[in-house]
Formats: sequence, C-alpha cells, structure tokens
Amino acid sequence: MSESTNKLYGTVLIRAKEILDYLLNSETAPTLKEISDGIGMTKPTTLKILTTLEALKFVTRDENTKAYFLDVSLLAYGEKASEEFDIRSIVTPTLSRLRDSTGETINLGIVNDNEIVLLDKFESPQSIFLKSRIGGRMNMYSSSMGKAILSAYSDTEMADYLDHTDLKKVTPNTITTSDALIADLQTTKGRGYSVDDEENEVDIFCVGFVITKYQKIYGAFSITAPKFRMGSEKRKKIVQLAKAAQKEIIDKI
Amino acid sequence: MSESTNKLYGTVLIRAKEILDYLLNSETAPTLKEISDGIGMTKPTTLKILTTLEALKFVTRDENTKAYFLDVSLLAYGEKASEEFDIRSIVTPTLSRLRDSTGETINLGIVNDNEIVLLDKFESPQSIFLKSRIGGRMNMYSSSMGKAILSAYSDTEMADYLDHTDLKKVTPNTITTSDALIADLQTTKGRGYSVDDEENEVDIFCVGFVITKYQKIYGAFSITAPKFRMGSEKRKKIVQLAKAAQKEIIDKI
DNA sequence: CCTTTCCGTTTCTTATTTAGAAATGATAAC
DNA sequence: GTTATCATTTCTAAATAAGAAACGGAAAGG
Repeated sequence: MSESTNKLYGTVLIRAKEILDYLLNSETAPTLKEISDGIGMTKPTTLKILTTLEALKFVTRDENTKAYFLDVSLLAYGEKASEEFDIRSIVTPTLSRLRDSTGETINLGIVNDNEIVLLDKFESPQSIFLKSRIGGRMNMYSSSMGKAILSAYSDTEMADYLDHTDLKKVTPNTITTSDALIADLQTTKGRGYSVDDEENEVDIFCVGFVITKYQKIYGAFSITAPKFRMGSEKRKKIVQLAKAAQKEIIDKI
Repeated sequence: MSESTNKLYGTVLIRAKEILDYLLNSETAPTLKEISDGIGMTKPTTLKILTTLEALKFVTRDENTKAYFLDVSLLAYGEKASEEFDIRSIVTPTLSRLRDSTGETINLGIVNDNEIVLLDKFESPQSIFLKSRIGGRMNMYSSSMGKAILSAYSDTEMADYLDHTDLKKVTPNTITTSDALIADLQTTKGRGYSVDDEENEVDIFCVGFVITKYQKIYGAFSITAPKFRMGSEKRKKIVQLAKAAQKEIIDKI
C-alpha cells in the first residue's frame, strides 16, 4: 500500500502471472475460453501467452481436451525458494513425532508478505480435511500460526502490520478490530501459545507456537483439529506436548 | 527437436524464465550484475525484469546485500501442479514404511518431458547426501527410476524417447549406446526392477521400480544408497521389501 | 446429411512496449 | 579524497504486442 505508483515493466509477464494464478485457483483444468473469459483477456492474446508458457514448461496442455494445467517443472522453483528458509530440516523430526504423539495434523508456516505461507504439513492419519496445500496462504490475524508470530512482534512491527492489513471477516469468529487483536495477542504472549477458535475456518480449532530465538522469528507451527476433537482435556495434553516440541526445536537452532 | 521453428511470443516472459532459472541454479543469492553477466543481458533490462518479478512475488530481494532469490510464493504453483498426478497420497504410507524397513532413502518420480522429476523423497536418517531436491530432474537413461519406466515403454515409445535424447556420459558407468540401453532394459524387465550402478552419480547405487497398472505408467520409486552399503545380501533384502511395496501400491490404484 | 454453433487458431495493423547506450548516483575500496 | 564498481534512471529508435476480424474444424441439432 506504499508501493511506487509507477507503471510496471513487462506487460506480458504480468499477464502470464494472471494466467498462472488462474490455473492455480481452478478446480479443474480450464480451456482457453475459460481462461480468457475468466481473466478478461482476448483469446488471441491469451493463446499466445499460453503457448509460450507451454514452451517454457510452466504449463501443460492436454492434447485431447485442450485444457491447460500447471506443469510439474514449477516444483523446482518453490522447493529451491523454501530451502533458503531451512527451518524445515531442523523441525521435521520433532514435528513428525508431535504428529504421532498428538494424533493430529501439524502445520509449519513462515511469514511472507504479511501472510502465512504453509511450508510443510504432517498429516494425522485421521485427518479428514485436506483443504490446505503446501505453499498455500492464510491471514496472520485469523490463523493460529499468524497470531503466534504476531505475538512476538515489536510494537513498531505490529503497527506496520496493521497499517498494511484489512481485518476482514473470514468466519463469524474472526477478530476484526485492532484492539481486540492486540488484546488477544497479549493473552497469547502470557499463555505461550495462540488459539484459533474457528476464526479462520468453521469447525476448526488450532493452537499455534512461534519459533523464535535471539529476537529472530523463524516461523511457527500449529496443531489443527476439528473442534469436536479438541475438548479442554485433550487441548491441555496437546499444549503440553507442543510446548516440549517448541523447546526442542528452539534448542536445535 | 520437432518443435515449430516459429518465433515465440513474449520476449520478456522468456527472459524472465531465464532469470528464474539462473536463480534456481545459483548456490548463493546473486546480485544484479551477476545475473546480467551470467545470462548475457544488459543491466537495465535485467533490473527491470527483476523489479517486476519482485512485484509479482516471484523473487525477493535482500535489502542490504541487494541480492535476489526465489520467493516462497512459488511453492504454491508446484504443489498444485503435482496434485494433478496424485500418486503421492496413494504412495506415501507405503514408501514411508519402506524407508523405515530398509533404513535407506526412497525417491518417488514421474516422467516429464522425457526426464524424471523428483516428486517426493523419504529420507533415511543415515542419509548423508542430499544432493537431490524435490522438483529436481534427472535423465531417464542414467537413473534407476528412469530405467524402470523405460522398461515399461512400448517399442514405439522407446524409439521416440531415443529419438529425442542424447545418451551423454554423466559418470564413467553411464550407458551411452542405444543397444546397451535396450539390453539393460531387457534385463530389467525380466528381473522386475532396474539397477543404477553409479551410472548417474559416483558412489551411489539404486534400484528402481515402476508403478504401472492397466498399461498406464504412473511413475516409479527407487531406493538409493552409497554403494558401500549395498552389498548383495542387503540388496537382496531391499529388493524383496521393495517388491512387496510395489505390489501394495499397485493394488491401491 | 446438412446447418449451425462454438471454440481454437491465424492474420494483420496500429499503438505500445522494449532494449540498451549513455549518463548519473551511491557506496565501498584504497 | 580519489577511484572503482555496481545500481539506477533517462531516452528514443526499433521491436513487440493487442485485439478486431476472419478463418477452420469439430461437435450438436435438426
């Protein structure tokens, strides 16, 4: 929101990203028409960009149905990118054990552009919902990982975050005022973990733990479960196990 | 090699990919000069593309060092792409157990553009080498996963593969003639698994198993170990476990 | 079996964008 | 404080892109 207002170079590149994003958010592989209608570009232009994207192996086209989808070649870029933040290698054994001991799904996230990006997940065998995808994004203010991280922010960082964020309702429980959010983060700080009580997704309850050492914030992890499986006894037990995991991780950094 | 020779649309897009590839293959985050020199583009042009890539969240720039690296936002595209081929969910529990029972690293790959793309890996605790990265590519003719898949190809498919591939030496052991490769694949077919005896990487020995059902090839998995840990006894045991895993996977498809 | 419709593809021309030489800043090295 | 080196900005001829219109081909409907 404080971006330079100068026009960006690379019209085709920008449009190509629109196409990639369209494919990213499509349930099923779309055809040329669907894409060009969906984005509001003319067919010839869309076709030309798609043809180039295909040649570059960013997309693939089904020869029969003529439908487009993202190409697995893209995997390499994301994996390389996430290597830069390599908490994963440190964190994996601990979180994998935490999954086993809690029986619930564990997520690992980092901050990227004021949002949480899901870096990895350790799924519980009983997990029904797999809405989330590695690389997927969520709000900081409505998720347990986000709130765990926000609770470690300085006042300046927090002010900057609020400055760049609209607290929009995602579910009926989402916190939508700065004051309420700041109060919640205060509680989080005292308690040592954050709680997302159906604030990001209905029926889903999460607790979140920040991974931070010597002032530096590395990311956060959370334990996610359907609300009916998160009674106060269970939650107490999970928190205890997770706090031990958090300590173990921080010691390894 | 039978591509249309027409000039491709989207100059900037093509150049942007060159930059992304340069970042993908850089050990350390490069600066503008390194990138422009490395690719052979002028600095102003490179800067302009990088600035747009940054705005699109494909790259990030370190404010202090001015160095560029790939942005984690890219994760989402690759993950979505690999979902299309979702053998992973079917295969994960079995391969994870195979890792535990063999104590060695298991790789899962699929074919993309006549090469193997590493879709997932299940690392052994004793794995020293982590040269490979998810999304990484290797030759079909020099890798065990590739040869396992080639052994399931029809004559036409194989002819087409050879037509589009140079059998270049990767290590002293790499097979570099069609005849030798075809003979090796014959052996593979009879034996039920492929062997890569330092053909792709010195000191590394792998066995590969194709995942195929009703004529359709879904991918392959391999067991990788340093050669000194792959004596014939150990290998026999591993093959036995892997064949059971292969059967289990195919039954689940 | 012919007609219509609906996409995908090609062509063409004006308007827009780009590429890079050169100049300028900024910063680090000496 | 001078020099070297890299990042950034400016500017304009030359290259590229955008989209209207026309075309082609396959599938649907009568």
